[in-house]
Amino acid sequence: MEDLNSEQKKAAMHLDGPMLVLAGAGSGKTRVVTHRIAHLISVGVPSSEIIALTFTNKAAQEMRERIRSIADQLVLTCTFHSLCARILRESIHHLGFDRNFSIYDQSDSDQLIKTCLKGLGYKEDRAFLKGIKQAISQAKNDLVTPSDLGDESLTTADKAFKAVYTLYQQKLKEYNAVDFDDLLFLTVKLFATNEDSLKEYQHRWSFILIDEYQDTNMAQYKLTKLLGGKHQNIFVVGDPDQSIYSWRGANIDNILNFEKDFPGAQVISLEQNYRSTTHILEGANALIECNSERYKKNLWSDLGEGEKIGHYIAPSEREETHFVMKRLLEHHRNQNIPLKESVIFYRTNSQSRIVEDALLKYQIPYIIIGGLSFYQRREIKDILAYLRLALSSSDFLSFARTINLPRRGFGPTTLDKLRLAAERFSLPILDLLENHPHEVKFSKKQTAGLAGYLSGIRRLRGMVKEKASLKNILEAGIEGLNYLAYLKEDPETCEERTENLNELVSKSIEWEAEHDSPSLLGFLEELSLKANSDEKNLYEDSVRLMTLHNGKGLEFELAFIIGMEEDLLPHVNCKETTHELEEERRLCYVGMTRAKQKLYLTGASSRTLWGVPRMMQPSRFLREIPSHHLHSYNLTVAVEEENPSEDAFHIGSLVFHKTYGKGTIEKTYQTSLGLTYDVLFHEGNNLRSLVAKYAKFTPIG
DNA sequence: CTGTGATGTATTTTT
DNA sequence: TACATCACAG
Repeated sequence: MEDLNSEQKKAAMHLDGPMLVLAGAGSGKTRVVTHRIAHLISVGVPSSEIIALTFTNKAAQEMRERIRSIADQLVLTCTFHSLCARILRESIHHLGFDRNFSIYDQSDSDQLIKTCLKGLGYKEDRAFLKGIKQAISQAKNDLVTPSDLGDESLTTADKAFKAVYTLYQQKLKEYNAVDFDDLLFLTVKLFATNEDSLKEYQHRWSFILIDEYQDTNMAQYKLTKLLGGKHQNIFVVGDPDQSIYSWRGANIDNILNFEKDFPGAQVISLEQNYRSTTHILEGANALIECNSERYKKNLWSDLGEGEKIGHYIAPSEREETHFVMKRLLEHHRNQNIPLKESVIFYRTNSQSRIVEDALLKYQIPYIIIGGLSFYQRREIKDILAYLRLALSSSDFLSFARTINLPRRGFGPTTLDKLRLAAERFSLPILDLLENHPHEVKFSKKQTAGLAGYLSGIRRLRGMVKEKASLKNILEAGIEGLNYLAYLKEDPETCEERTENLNELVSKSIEWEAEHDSPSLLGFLEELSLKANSDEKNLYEDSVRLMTLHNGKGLEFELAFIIGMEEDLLPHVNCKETTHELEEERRLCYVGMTRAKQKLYLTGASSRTLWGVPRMMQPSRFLREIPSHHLHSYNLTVAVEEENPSEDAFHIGSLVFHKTYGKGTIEKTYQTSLGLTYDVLFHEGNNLRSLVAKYAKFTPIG
């Protein structure tokens, strides 16, 4: 407690009743939360009665560690989603589900929505699917069921939506599965309809702490109210300026209305920033002050002026990343900034590619945080789907995913037939196949394949019953599916995928060792909810690459935000309303406030998007930062274009081009995009102007 | 049912 | 660019 300032101390010493801590970026909110928990324990609150909810699994894990180190106690720290999964495993039978339900992730539920669309005779138009998907998610976040939508006065589009939503929910139930949004939705439903359950859980956790409260949605808010309804010991921490998930249903009003929702709530503001030097902090403050929908606050720091914010607009994205590499290496070598204390932020995942190219070229080690996760890889999802079937025989989606791996002759037609048959008998798909195998006619190949497939599942069931080790179960799953044979079909990827499966097996061994009563169910659950992070590399000294969204809650000595251009940041799809635009500004603010010592904001004036070069305008956010906080770099960086095609050709050279074929260089000259050639292609005497760095020529002769 | 190649269209952010 | 879907032939 000695190290806390007076406001932090006041928050950390708070005992009971609702409290809201408005914690600006870098104001030490995690310390406040952990210290408060330690304090509660020190005055005699049993650690089992405390629960801390975080936004990501990683944050949960970190907080758990910190609490353990200062209070020497284990406290339940988890995300809302995993809390709900835990509650539902215990109590979902009240809602008519089986406790062995599967948890469908985003791509699983995409798949299911697609089949629903098809089943209802809608075209599987991508935009339509996306719209429906979001609408369903939003409905669930707002606790709206299909029947709440009413019947009368619905537009055609609303009717379509209602039909899909209804069918989707029905399928989930049939398949004994829930999606991410259902975890929250069903838990609220459980508490709202079953008072005994509610009482039980209210009793279990009498102190609730919630981090990143500005990013909670309606369902999470309801859950908070229900769970804390009796004791009212709700302690929430957040910063409205860092609300960046409204597109996912987060409702900034939850934090703004906290005092109204929880009468008698105390409010504490933390305004001293312990992270950034003042050029960085004041630059960020100036930016966020451009938001109109905002509570004023004054974040300050006494860490000294520090360096100005570096600013560079490159001619192209290539030069932009080279600039980043140069600066990165300079800070690393001259100021001893460890690579792992350096981060490169971007708005969209697709931007990571060009950065990776540059890092590889400069041989700088890096880790991408977020992005395509290990558990979303095809081979991992395939095996996990097969294992799910050992626990739940209704999970048709997992059945459809795995029955034809490797090819067993089960195509779309057969799957449709099976689905209809299962519906007709109202039987779980596996029960149908086991008990009424003659309801559907199979070819010889299908019959043989199916027998092997089913016996594999029976074997898995037996192993689960006998509490075999996870490692053995996983290996039996891989074998039962004859999966390695399938992988061998593609020699290109076979090795890597096999390697990934081995890693999954090692992970299961670790997991088993870490848990008191390990079960396949628990293992699968954790993997479904854990979208991200290969934690194993986090101690490595390597540069971190991530989207701005992924940067929340982190800090780095050195930070770059690249792609500071109109239509990228702010993103082109987020410029329609002030609301969206202000969220983009908050996103930029979150990125800027991650930096402790040095921050760079970079952009490019031309960039290749979707394979087409395009001119870009500097982001308006750059103009909103007062120039005395900025240090602009001009073209001080020598551009090393190592593209061999550049100036490799002279007038008269013979070249080959992928699209146009053979040609002769007629003229070379400079344009705003760099070196340009006029080439006369032989076929059809076709004269074209091509920019050297985009056109790919190969020399002939 | 399966494999191939053509075609068209999209990249916002994630528990 | 790059991926997913579609049409078609075997």
